[in-house]
Amino acid sequence: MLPLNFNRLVYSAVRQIPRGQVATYGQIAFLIGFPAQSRRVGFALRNAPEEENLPCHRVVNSQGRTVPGWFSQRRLLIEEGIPFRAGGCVDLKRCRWQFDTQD
DNA sequence: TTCTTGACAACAG
DNA sequence: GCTGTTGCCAAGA
Repeated sequence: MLPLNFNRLVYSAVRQIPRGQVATYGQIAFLIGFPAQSRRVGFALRNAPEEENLPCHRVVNSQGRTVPGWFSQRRLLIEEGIPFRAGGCVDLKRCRWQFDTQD
């Protein structure tokens, strides 16, 4: 069972994403201690209130794709300096948030 | 209680 | 590079 503050953990992690970088749902889930809860992360962000000041636009899926139906996200990322590739996916290879030893 | 769904991830072709 | 399938886990109908 997930703790009631699961969402809060997600918010905490997302808020720590540095400007100019992006994180995947899996990364967030792993960071807060629930590597298998990547889907919960997406659900939490969907419910995330704007008052939390969450840079949820910096969160993309493992393929570097943006949220379906949320076109503003792409523009927001571009304004932050996130390089986009043709097709509308972010260049994860260069912008992935490296909060820990990556490789 | 069972079945379906989801802002996903990993793997195969 | 992209699409399709499978697995994960909790919420909702």
